[in-house]
Amino acid sequence: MLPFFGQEKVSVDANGRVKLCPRFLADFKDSGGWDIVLFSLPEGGVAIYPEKTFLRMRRSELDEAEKSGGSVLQRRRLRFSGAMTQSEKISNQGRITIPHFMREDCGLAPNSDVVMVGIQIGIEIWSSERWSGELDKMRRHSNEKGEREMASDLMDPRRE
Amino acid sequence: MLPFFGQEKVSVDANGRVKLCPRFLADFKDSGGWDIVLFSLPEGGVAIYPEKTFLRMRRSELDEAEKSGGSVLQRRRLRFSGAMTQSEKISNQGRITIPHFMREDCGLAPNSDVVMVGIQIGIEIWSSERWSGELDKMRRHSNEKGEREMASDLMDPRRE
DNA sequence: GACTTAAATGGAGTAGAATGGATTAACGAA
DNA sequence: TTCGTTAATCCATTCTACTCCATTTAAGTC
Repeated sequence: MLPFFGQEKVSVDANGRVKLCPRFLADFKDSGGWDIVLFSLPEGGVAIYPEKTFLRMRRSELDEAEKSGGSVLQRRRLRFSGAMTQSEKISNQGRITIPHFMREDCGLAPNSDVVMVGIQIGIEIWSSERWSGELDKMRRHSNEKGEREMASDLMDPRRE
Repeated sequence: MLPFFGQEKVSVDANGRVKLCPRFLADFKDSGGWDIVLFSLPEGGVAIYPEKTFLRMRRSELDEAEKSGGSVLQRRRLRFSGAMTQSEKISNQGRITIPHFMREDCGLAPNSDVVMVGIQIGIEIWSSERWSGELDKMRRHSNEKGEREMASDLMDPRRE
């Protein structure tokens, strides 16, 4: 079974928690357990990675930081990835509590409908409205790219 | 669990003290105890590091300074970081008193709302207004970068 | 040097929210 | 139809944040 694929509609409960569907729950279990990392995406959703995956992704960033703590640029990097990230644990009942600041940033209010999207290395949570916006954007981009590829193919008879 | 991540809204009490949220408190405990170092950042907030972390960051600077203590530049550096830095202790109730000059420099008035930001090696305290300014800056940058990536993907049919 | 006043510090109590668990209802499969 | 699994609601316990108060410390004045 391919891990972290597909979509699910779920809803945020009154206390700002979401319940994982059994499939994603199993995927997390296979990827190292209940320790996860949430990341507030600039494009509008929350990404959830297994902790192991996250650590692999940002290896070595820290060592550098402690050496050059005096640099403003280095501090900015630490500040922004630190601010947008939070580690969590999947509860015994398969629930994840979304941190307050992410609820606000990403429109994931209590009692609202959201979409869980498998992204192969983890999942993402989007508010329903923002998700359809994002889908539109990706479809338009993909169509546009297709058009351009066709046009470019016409221009160059030798290709392919 | 990863230490010093995420954001929290807190408020400065009438006497210029802030209370750490339980998460950050635990992070400090794990990083060596209640001894901390405050540093007034030139970009507008107050950084709080565990003492051990701070010492590690400053070690090289100190060694250098003791070798060339006669240099004017070196004295200036020491003077500046000395002036902007103060060591403190987290109280039994998890509170930190912000030194007067930092309150003024960073807009952290008594009874005002502030944000505590995890920066992976410690935390930072920002006044709410300044923090949202900083966030805006980052979001605009990130959006701009995203747009350019999409545009560049359209321009080059071979990519991906 | 002593007294008065102000400020800082440490602590406790309470209202509210978050957390974890349990129960019940609904859906799907055998 | 029945059993098993999943989802949603509800409740109780725990924890946390906020406010208020008491004690100590410092500073200024007579």
